[in-house]
Formats: sequence, structure tokens, C-alpha cells
Amino acid sequence: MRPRDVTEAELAVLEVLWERGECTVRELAETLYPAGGTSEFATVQKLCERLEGKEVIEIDRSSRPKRCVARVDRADLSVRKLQAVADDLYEGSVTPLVSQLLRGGRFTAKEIESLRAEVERLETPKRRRKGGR
Amino acid sequence: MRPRDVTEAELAVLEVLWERGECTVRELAETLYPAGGTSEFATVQKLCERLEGKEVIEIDRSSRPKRCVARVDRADLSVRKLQAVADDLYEGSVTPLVSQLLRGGRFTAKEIESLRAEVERLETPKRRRKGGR
DNA sequence: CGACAAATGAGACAACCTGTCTTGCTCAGT
DNA sequence: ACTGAGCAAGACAGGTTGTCTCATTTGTCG
Repeated sequence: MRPRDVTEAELAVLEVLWERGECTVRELAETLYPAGGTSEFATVQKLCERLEGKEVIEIDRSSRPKRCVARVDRADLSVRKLQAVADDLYEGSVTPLVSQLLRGGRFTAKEIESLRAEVERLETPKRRRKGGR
Repeated sequence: MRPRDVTEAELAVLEVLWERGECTVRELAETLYPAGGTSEFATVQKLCERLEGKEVIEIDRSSRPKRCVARVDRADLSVRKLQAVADDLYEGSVTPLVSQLLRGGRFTAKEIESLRAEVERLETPKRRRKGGR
């Protein structure tokens, strides 16, 4: 049974890290549970450990109040989740997802223009030095 | 705690329904557990009930060996999941997801061409008979 | 009609995940 | 050495997931 990658409570922690950058556990706890005490502090601590286990944040234990930093940003995380969907439903291929999103979503003219630009940019994938690996 | 929409075992059932169309529970069980007995049969039955609860399949109980039909196809399901990601990370907006996918994925020339076509098709959303809808 | 095998619905079950909390231990600074 | 914050470890309840058991219903066939 595949576990749930980053969960709701964990995401809340991550959001704070994204917004404020490197944080101490206490700072996170105070942001998330302004009226919180010891137990909430421990909760946040546990969430951080789990996020670390999921390789989503990094914890620097060398300084005494240990410090947490996000290792992935919002885009990285969304790609993780999208890839999971692609793995489940399309053997890892991501193209069908793009199609479905394009077909189903509502887009403003501005959004369409920028999407068009992104696709244009894909047109020449060879344009990468010599061997490109 | 948001439950997990369609899970792994449930998806396996759904895949069979997609492939073979309307099915009896027995047919599903025999496909999924060729060597299965009573218990596997019951397992599949339970999975069907849960899929029904998630409004993903329909169960016709009027005929005696009751019959199951998929109510959503693969694309529908992927949209559900993608929307969940958009809700979690982008307040429901899917445009960022498209961008990330375009940026991160590897695409063949053929895929790029068809994506380009899809975006072109978005360009003129007004182009729809008179009143549209 | 009556028995039987298939089908069904309800629920039990363990394993796991998630979010939360308690508890001792450790360490830095006074 | 004392103290208070920080910390690791683990316990905990509630929920989900996948699996299974069982008693009951139902259609069929002799």
C-alpha cells in the first residue's frame, strides 16, 4: 500500500517553510498553533521528522535549536504528485495528463498565451549542446 | 483526513472494467485472482461496493448475478486526481500544473505536435456555434 | 416442492497511516 | 550543579485498506 507522500498536516508545515525560509521547530509551531503548548510543539517536531523521511525537508541538527529548510518547492512537490498519478494511470507517461488538463480546464487568454509559449519552447528539444546525454 | 479516492486494489478492479466493459463480480474476481476462491470473490465484491460509494462505478442489482459498469473512464479519473493536486497546492488552479508538466516532462516530437495542436484549439474558445451550451 | 450451489450483504479482522500527545533524556548557559 | 528549552522515542486513538468469514437470500434443477 503506497503511503500518502506529503499529507495535509505535513503540507501545512511545508507551507510555512516556503513562506519564511529556514525555521526552527518552535517558529513553525508558533505559526501553526499560535496558542499551542508543549504537545503542539512535539506534533510539529514529529511532522518535521516525517517530512525529513520523505526527503522533502532537511533538518540541520548541528545548531542547537535545530533548523528546518524545505528541500523541494511547490513546483517540485506538484511534480511528485503528478508523476504519481501518471504512474498509476498511464504507466508513467505524463503527456495524457497534459492533454486532459488542457481539455478540461478553463483558461484566461493570458494563461493560454503563456502555455502556448511553453509549448513553443518544447519544439526544439535537440537544441542542447552536443550529446545532451 | 481526506480519504484516498480510488486506491490501488480498487483501481485494479476498475482497470478490468475498462478493458472488458460491464462485468459480473465473478468475472472480475476470476480475472484478478485466477486461482481465487470464495474469499477473493468477497474481496472483489467489497471493492466494488467501495467503488460504488465513491461514485466511480455503477452496480445493477436488478439482474441476479449483479453487474458492474465503470461510470468514469481513465481520463475522468486522472482529472479527479489532478484536481485534487491543484486544490492542495494551487487553490484549485490547474494552469501551474500544466506548466510544470510541460517543463519537467520528456516528450517525443509527435507528442509535442499534438500538444501544440491542443493549445491552438484553446486559442479561440468563442468559436462554438452560436450560444454554446 | 425441496435441496443445492451461487450470490449477496454485513460485518470482523489485522496492518497500516495520520495526527496528536506523553515522557524521559540531553544540552547550553548561568 | 540547576534549570529550562530542545529533543528522540514511543504510545495512542481514529481512520482507511485489503482481506476474509458467515449467515441469509435466490435462482435452478431434479
